[in-house]
Amino acid sequence: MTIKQLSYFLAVVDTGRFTQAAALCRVAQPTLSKQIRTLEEDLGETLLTRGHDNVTPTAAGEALLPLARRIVADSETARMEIAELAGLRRGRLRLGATPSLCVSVVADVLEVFHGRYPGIALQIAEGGSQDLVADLQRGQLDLALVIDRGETVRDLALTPVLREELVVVAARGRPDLGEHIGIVELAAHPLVVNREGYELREVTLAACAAAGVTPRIAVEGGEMDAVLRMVERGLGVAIVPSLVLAGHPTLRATRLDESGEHADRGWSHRTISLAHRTDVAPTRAAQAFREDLLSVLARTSRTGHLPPGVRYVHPPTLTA
Amino acid sequence: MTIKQLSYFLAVVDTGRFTQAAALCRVAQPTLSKQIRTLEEDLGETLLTRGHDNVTPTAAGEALLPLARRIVADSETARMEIAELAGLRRGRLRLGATPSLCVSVVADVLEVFHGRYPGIALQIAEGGSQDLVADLQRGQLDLALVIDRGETVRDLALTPVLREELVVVAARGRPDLGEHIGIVELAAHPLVVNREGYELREVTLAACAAAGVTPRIAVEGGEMDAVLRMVERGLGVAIVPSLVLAGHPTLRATRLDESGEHADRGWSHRTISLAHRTDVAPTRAAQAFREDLLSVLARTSRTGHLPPGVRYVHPPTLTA
DNA sequence: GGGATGGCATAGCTTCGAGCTATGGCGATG
DNA sequence: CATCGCCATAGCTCGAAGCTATGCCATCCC
Repeated sequence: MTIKQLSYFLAVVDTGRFTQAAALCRVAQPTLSKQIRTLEEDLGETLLTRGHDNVTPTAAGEALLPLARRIVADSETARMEIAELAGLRRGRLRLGATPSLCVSVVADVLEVFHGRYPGIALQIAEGGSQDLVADLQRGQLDLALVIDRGETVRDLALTPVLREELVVVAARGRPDLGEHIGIVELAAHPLVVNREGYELREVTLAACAAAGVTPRIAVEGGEMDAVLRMVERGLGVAIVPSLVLAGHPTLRATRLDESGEHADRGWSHRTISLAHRTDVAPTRAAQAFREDLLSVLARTSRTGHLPPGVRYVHPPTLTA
Repeated sequence: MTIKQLSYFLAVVDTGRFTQAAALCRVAQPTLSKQIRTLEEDLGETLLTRGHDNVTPTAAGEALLPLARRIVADSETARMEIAELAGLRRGRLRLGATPSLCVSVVADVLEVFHGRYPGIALQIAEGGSQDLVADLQRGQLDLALVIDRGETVRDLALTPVLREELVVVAARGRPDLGEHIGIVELAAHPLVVNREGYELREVTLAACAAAGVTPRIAVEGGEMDAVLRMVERGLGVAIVPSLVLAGHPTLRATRLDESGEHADRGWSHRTISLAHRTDVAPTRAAQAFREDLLSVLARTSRTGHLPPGVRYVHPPTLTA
């Protein structure tokens, strides 16, 4: 008998459906079915009568119900009590992240974090890396996920966590750019670039300059979402992290050619690091978030659920 | 967080020692240490301060303590409640077994069974297989572990569970019988045999008769333990199941040669079966014991903790 | 009536972790 | 100073919890 099995059991009783219960517990339906069966075998009694369109507890199930509820509630209470002692019952976490991360990874992690520490108020600052770094240094953020160009930043410690790929996006209806495209050919198309403050903007312009081409800028300025919408309307193409493609099915990605170089080390890939100040001790909430972030990323990476073009960077303690 | 981890935690707090707690929980000490550590990582706080000669809970540990106690207690209560519904709270189990099994396998299973269903009164009948079969048929036993010679017995169903080997035992100081011995050479030594009612006695005498030799019987009669003691005192040698050797370090075993035959199929090996009546429905307690027996045997067999000379016979549903 | 749909069970596989043994470090103790 | 008791670490095995894919059986709807 495990607490997890009991919570699965409660979910089935409450929803009256294995399928819905599985969704509620965020596991696959066969997983939940098997766990319930294991619980039944452990206790030596069937707990649920499986009807074709409803599931109801048996007498043994009814007997188990109140105790299961109390056990599950107690386990959550225990977590809360300890969190409270650690200062995680009340508190605030100010997190900065780039737009590409906010819509994907950050949302997942925050869901876990908030489930664990519902009393922590969450403040998300979405913005370009340079802005986020400045906010960190001014003490307006506790943690930030920023682009790590390998430079040391005053008073900040950076821990690499993800490596993402930049791609060229174009609307689906537009002329096809093929599988790969070089920076020179790219200059033939009108470009949409972010406002200042985005690393992306600097990288794009620097790459053009390095290749000796002058980009034709169709639209300039705006946040990530705005850029994507303009690309969708066919105003031009843009260089964006492949992460943002999720949720934009009408966009088509083309990988960037960096001829003559190790593409993986060049400007078409970049490292996302978790940054925090070194001159002040991190809050307990920030520590907890960091742990949750790493464990969620490790898990997502293992199960192959990371978006295409993104790789998890194992923390040095694990790769060593 | 699992219930098991919490019970480990409680054991450590109550004993003040990891080592003692591990013994209490019947697990190895590193296993317990690691589980506690896992629990601490899960909760994000250390729960115990490890002193060199004492272990005390931290503030977080103190906070967890009452809830952990309640969770563990509730899980046991839940088991009890369901057992009560199933009629396993009060009741009686009358179990018969051969002496060789009583001192080994049966004790292990009964420990598990009694831990689960403390309200079931246990009555053990120790005796020869023929007596046990008769007791079963007369309704004086619910279950019995008997020797299965492959014959069908009226009103009884037999499920093979173990296959054990017969060996010749002699006192350590006596002349060495070597690694193997045939029945003819054996007849040169004075023999100690059980009283009537033991399959063992019949098998021994029948084997001698089949080989055309007349055994020299030094002592006749008595239960298994008495026979072993006489052998230990050097009164003679005896043919016994290898199971009974555990706990008698002064005895030396010699395997039996059955020349010209598949030894494994001959009289030097025998099958232990679980027997119950077919003309009356088994009690709920008997069903539960049967399940516990099979699972304990399967587990013991897997972990290689079966005594030498004994093999687990997989139930047909699992081998098929 | 016959497909479509929803719902649970089964099969086969992968991976994590709970268990073990063996060993190391480190105070306390004689 | 050597020994002992106690906990941690390392390395391993294997059970089981998770997944996907598929099957079976009802019900529902055309």
